[in-house]
Amino acid sequence: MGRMSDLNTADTPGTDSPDTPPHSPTAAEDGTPMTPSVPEKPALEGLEEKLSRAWEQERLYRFDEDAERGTVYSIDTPPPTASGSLHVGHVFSYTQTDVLARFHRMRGRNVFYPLGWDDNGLPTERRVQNYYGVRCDPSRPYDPDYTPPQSPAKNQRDWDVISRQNFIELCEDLTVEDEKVFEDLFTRLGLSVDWTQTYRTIDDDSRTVSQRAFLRNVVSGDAYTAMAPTLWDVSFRTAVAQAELEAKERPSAYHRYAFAAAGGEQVFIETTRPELLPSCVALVAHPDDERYRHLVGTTVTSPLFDVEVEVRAHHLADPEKGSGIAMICTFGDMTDVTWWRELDLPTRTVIGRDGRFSAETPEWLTTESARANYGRMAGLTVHSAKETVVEMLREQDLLDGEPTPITHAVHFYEKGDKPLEVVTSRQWYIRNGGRDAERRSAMVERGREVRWHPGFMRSRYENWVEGLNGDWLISRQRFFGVPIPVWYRLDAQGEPDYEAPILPEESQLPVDPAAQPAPGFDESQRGAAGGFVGEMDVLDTWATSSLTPQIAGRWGRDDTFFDAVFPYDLRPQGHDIIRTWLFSTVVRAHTLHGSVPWTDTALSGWILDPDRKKMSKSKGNVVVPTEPLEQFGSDAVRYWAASAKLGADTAYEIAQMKIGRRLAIKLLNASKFAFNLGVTEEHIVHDADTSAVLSEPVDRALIAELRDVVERSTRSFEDYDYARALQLVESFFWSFTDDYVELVKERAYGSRGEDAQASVRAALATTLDTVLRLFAPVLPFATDEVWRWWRSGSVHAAAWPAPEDLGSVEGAPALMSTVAEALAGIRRAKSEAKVRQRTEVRSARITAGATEAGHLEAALGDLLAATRSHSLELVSEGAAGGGVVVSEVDLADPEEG
RNA sequence: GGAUCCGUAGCUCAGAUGGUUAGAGCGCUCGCUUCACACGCGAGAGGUCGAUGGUUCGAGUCCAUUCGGAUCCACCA
Repeated sequence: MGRMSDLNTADTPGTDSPDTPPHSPTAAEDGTPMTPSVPEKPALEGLEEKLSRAWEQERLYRFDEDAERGTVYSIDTPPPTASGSLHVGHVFSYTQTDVLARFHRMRGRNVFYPLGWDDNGLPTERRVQNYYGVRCDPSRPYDPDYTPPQSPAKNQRDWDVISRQNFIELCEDLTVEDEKVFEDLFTRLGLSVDWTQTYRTIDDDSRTVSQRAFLRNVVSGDAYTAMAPTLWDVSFRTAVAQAELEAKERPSAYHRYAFAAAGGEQVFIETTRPELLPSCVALVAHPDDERYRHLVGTTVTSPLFDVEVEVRAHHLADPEKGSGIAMICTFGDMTDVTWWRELDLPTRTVIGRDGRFSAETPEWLTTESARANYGRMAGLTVHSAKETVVEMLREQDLLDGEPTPITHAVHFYEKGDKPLEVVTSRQWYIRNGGRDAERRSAMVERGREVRWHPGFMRSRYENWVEGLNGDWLISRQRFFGVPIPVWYRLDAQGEPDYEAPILPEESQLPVDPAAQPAPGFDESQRGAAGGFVGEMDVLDTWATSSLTPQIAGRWGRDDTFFDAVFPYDLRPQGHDIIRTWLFSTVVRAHTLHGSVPWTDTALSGWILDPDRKKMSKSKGNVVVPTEPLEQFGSDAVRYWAASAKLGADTAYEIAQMKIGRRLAIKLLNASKFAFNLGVTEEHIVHDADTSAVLSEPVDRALIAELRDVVERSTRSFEDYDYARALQLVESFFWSFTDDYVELVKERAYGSRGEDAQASVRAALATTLDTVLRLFAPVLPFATDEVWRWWRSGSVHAAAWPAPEDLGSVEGAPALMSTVAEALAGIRRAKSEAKVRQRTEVRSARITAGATEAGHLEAALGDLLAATRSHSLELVSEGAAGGGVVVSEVDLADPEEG
């Protein structure tokens, strides 16, 4: 109730700036109400440009940095990938967030609505490389005077090789243009983002936050380094995390061949990866499997490679799969890793980080034929090695039958195009519950502290957390990204000590250990025995993205600021990245702050094309978002987005945008009509109960209904159900224009005297005032356009309407609908007679229940005028209920009308 | 295999805590220059709420089973 009303009285330069449109109201400096100034022909065209400029000038969406926590509503906005392409999905989900932001702003909250850019990661790395023709070598020293080539060299070998810092600077230069395109789109869309609160995930501040968080995690034991088998992408030559996996269906085949057991027994195994035979370390069968029980504890010898391996028992061995006994290799998949770990098996690595079989023949192959056989596959890719092994098995008649083709799921890195291998390497991890039940249940608990919109999305989170099979792998063997800020001491033999990494002081951040010496060392000691080496790996992008609340909130730079916004009120995002962005953010907040990062999260749905297929670039069905914005206007597109509930995958619907456009235009026209009837700001009724002006029952009924709409739409908004709120306001508004306005037109023209006219004006002014504010979050342009015709300031600085503002109007909420039924009855008679609605009615009978008849009686004057009736006979039949029946309509001759 | 969501008029969707003849918009049909709007206005037709059982005085709404669609996770022997 007026919590923000002081904001719209002063300091609004828009009204008298040079950009003021000709029809802008003439602001009265002394605060007296102004005469509405309405254009001849209201239109949506041009509103976006005009109003977004006004909002910027008026600094409407600036976050008040001195605000107290209690008044703040902070949003952990997703940073778009700067080098990514625009998609209607952006328009869709960002609008949904903006609608919520606008609601809370009008509710009096000081909204912190920043927007950052995600320019840290592979997409940017690739784009910068190709655009400039450069490559990053982190060991290069920084060259402050470096300028990239005019055009990239044709041959990649001729590309400039530059330091990480130089690479980061190029990235910052290049993404400026990309970001501009996004900013233009978002501005045009009417996002009420505070554009002074921006960041980039690769800038100094973000790197500092990312490194600080990492260091704190190291100190607390939440981050650690370990040598372990990890999933590895052979094209990108980096380790990848569980969250980045994608299972793809691939054709494959079971190959059946036998190991030789004692006494000449043949033990057949079936495998889709025969090429791993030289790395076999054991066979495994289920302990209860009768077929193999006698073999457990004995050894068998591998075909082709003559390696003696043990037969072991393990409950994970599935008697149903293949022959029921499996070959354990180093490493065919993560199950191999489990067996290797739990059965304490030897390591026999044959596949290198480049995805090829090692060129040297492994020392555990001892027989001459084994070494010869391996020689044929040395240096080959996995694919070729498989062909070679199968060939050799065939040549020596070791293959039992032909390979059986199957289709099975294979793990890929989501950005990669070759199956992942498992290689052993030293990596950094963050404890996320993947190896620790206590942490896991803590993470589930955190998930329950957050309110999910819609609620069922939480089960995806829990599903993911409960299915984790290892800690979060955060190191990447890439060149571009946030460096892992550690160094390692070299002992006298020049071997690094990974157990006690050298950490920088937080005040030194950001650091690049590849280019800067470790604290206490000199650059000349790099790589020397007794000296140090810098960590060369970078952090996974999610390790930085998981800190968007800390980055935008200036954690470590401005604690007062951070405390004012953290934990955030809202995390909006897509439901596809619950396992990555959402979960990792929860993990970081838990380890760094011992709290959830936000109290609520809103999950937007996907955009599907009209055939209900997911829109994606590869399918070529992506709609460029500027098209609908130009064609229908921003409010129309926003209406489409705001009509969809959170979490609901939604079709790209032009029809829905047309409806939104119609609504926005109607709002302009209906408002214009009211103002042309002499409605001004002065007519607004602030308490319908005590208002003597509001004398007509019909008018009071309208306000009573409006009050109900305010109440219910507010409740829906509080519950993050903006779609329902919109629907409530919209249906009220259409019945307002179609029935109420039609009903009171004549009275508004003054046909029934000044008091009756004043009552309409009060109802119209009050309704308009309220409805504009109710629509403002969804239709920011049309509503503010109208607002500026008759009020000072912006509707977006006005307070959200409260039911109390309208008083507790007693009376008949059903009156309006009863009258509308009677109105429709007469209209129907005219329609059926195929005459114009202006045709006069000599007489008609309206039958209704007692209560309804009373309502009609109260509205009779308006009803007569609106239907152009000479006389209406009201018949009360029954107590209440029952429909309103219009009969015996006697229409005048058309000539009379 | 585990989990989640969805299945309501030709289309896109609403239908809190189960309660009188199931709603909206679009589309369709018919009509109308009615002094805000033809980017308009009025009227009409159109649904046994995927199916089958059950709970209940009463179910689109709750339970079970089942069919269909979608998504997430797991699944490389």
